[in-house]
Amino acid sequence: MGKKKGPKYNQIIEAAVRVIAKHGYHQAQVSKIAKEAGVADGTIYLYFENKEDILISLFEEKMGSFVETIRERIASEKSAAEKLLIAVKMHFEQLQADQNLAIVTQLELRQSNTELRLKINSIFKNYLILLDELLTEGKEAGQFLSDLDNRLARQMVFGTLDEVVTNWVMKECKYDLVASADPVHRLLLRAFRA
Amino acid sequence: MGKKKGPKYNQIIEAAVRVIAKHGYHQAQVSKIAKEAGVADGTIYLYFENKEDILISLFEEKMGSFVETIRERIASEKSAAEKLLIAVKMHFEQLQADQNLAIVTQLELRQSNTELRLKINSIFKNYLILLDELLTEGKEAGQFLSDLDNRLARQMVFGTLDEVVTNWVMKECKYDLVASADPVHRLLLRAFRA
Amino acid sequence: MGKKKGPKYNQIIEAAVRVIAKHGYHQAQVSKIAKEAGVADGTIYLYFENKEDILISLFEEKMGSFVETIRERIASEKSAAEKLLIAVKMHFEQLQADQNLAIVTQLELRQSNTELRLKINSIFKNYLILLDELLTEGKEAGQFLSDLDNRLARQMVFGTLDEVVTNWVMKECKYDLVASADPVHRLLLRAFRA
Amino acid sequence: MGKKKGPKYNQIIEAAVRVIAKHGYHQAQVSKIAKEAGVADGTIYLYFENKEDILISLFEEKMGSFVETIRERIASEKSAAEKLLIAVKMHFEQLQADQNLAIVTQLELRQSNTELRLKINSIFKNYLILLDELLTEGKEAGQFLSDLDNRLARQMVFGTLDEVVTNWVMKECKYDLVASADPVHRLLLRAFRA
DNA sequence: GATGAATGAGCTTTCATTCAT
DNA sequence: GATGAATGAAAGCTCATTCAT
Repeated sequence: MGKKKGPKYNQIIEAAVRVIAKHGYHQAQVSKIAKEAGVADGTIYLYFENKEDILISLFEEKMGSFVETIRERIASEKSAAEKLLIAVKMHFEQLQADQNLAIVTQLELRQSNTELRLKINSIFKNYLILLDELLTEGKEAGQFLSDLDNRLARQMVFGTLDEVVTNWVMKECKYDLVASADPVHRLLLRAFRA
Repeated sequence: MGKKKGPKYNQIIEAAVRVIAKHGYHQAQVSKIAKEAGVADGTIYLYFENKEDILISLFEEKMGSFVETIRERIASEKSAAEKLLIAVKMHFEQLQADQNLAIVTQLELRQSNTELRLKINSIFKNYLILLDELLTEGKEAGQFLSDLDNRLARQMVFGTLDEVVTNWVMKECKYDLVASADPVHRLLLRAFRA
Repeated sequence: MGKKKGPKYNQIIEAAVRVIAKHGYHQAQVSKIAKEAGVADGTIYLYFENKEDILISLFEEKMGSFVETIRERIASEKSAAEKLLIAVKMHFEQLQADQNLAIVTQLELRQSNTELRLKINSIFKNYLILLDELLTEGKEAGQFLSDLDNRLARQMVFGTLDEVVTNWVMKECKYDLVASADPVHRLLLRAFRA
Repeated sequence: MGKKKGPKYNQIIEAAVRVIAKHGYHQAQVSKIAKEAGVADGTIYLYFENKEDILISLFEEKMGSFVETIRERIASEKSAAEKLLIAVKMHFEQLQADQNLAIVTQLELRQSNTELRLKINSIFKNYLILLDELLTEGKEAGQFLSDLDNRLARQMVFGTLDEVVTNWVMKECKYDLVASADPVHRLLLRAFRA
């Protein structure tokens, strides 16, 4: 069970994103996802352990690379300030690129509990580590305040970005999210700069 | 229906906070809340329209005064910067003072359906207005950057405070939250200061 | 939960006997039992933990007194042989008196597994104890063979009675079961008699 | 369909016995039997009509010869009493020789639905005929009571043997079942003897 | 003949809400 | 006003069976 291959696996995950984005987390029944995916209810269980496994897999597949993509992309940047800019930009870009996914991850999936929330947190943990490294690098380079509290700074970055994105989603993704990257980056930088 | 009076109204809300904090949002059945409140299941419906109304009312009662208290207290402060400090401090103080409530508002109620969360957000609208006024005042006084984007700044303040509090709750309220007020305020101020 | 009182409790058990006797164990859905009992599906769960609890309770209520009734009735008999006659007769009488129940206990309930079968066995254990005492008494009184193996004799009595009843049920209770008590008793007595 | 040939037919039946003995009737899914037999799920249906047909065939194959073996072996015995002894002994021997099969026929298959159990009973009909003949022969030879009721005597023999074997299986086949043949035979003979 | 991926009907249990007392 | 017994809709998951390859 749970053999993660074949086109059906992806079909089902894509269907889940669409159904959750359209009908909401609590109205995303297995049968609705199956119908949207064009498979029988039982087929779901050939590819996923249970309903929660669909959601966890969705998150892993869709967000698993989220942080890694940012990490790889900022590696070539020279200063912590420039890395932060790229990170903010990519954060917004990735979510703006798939608005259904943004709805699902910013609003709907947060209604889940148990294992899924843990999974979400564990993926975000990598994000926090990345931010930590970035902040430390900035401090060591004398770019950022030497007495900056990493934990608070991290919470400021993540809290700000999350809040900006969530507001954008709640405003039905009507405006350009990426356009906020620069001003947000400027604000954060002013806060951190030595 | 929905007659908001009598001691039972408050009994039920207090019971709901305790039950949700203890058992979690998804295990907070109406019957459990009724039992904790010492009333019959049916009595709940003499004071509330339905289960969602309990949660909305809980939020209104508990957080409604939250913003007002802050507003009144900062009225006497002279500068926007000082007002911001007080706001941050009071935000943390009020949540640290009632940790059950903090668990409920920061973690549990966010598992509720999207509709409820929209109503929760509308309650926070007053908070956003307060922050708006504060930011504008700072800009007019030349204390804050004149080209500060109020929306982004607001999201930075709210996002940061929310993230700081949520992390504190997830760490089981083990450390002193109010102690973070000063450093958080310093960070925010650096970002906004002209 | 599982408050065993009120007329509904018995209504549901009686309905379960009728439904199982008529439709068989595997076609006795909770909803069918509820309908037959004239209550809503959910009402079942005010009186019983779960479906299995209905069946266990059915067995306890209906068969719990089975052995005790026999024990009380044979207490006044003088010889082991007479006690055996009464036991056989009452065994048959009690099952003939409620033919639906006989169908349920002889055929349908044996299709169950897990806890219910353990319960059935534990109730039968009392029967085995009663037979043991009866056999020992007969041996001590010199009426039964002194070298009679209690275990085998017990298995002969129980196996014979059970087989006779099961055959009667499978023949749709068409003939008089109690009429077999005397000849069965005579056969058993010949086997045991000193 | 249901072409009963090829080595796979037997493979599947043997697999079914092992799976049912190990996992129990309710955990013996077709896919589990197929896996144990080393064939694909679909292959099962080239050899059997449906799942019930596997179980009936299992019973026919395994128990069909059961009675014939006894019949052939007792043909050479002279008296009904001696024939009965041999029958009892062989009944026990055959089941003790294949304990998995004993578990399946004495315990697990009895959890099957009533319909399957009726078919199982029809397979035992030959056994009943054999016992009938044996009893009649004993009566005609003046060895058994002339007024012995064949039906009851048959039920006593079958019920006793079945109960003895079932108890042995439930005690996990720990003791020597065949050792009970003699004392059981002695008991039965005393009951029937003229 | 053999495969095994796909099917989809079917059922127990929970819990917000009602309403007769 | 207060009660709490009764309601009944709703949904995740299993598994015997099929059929295209």
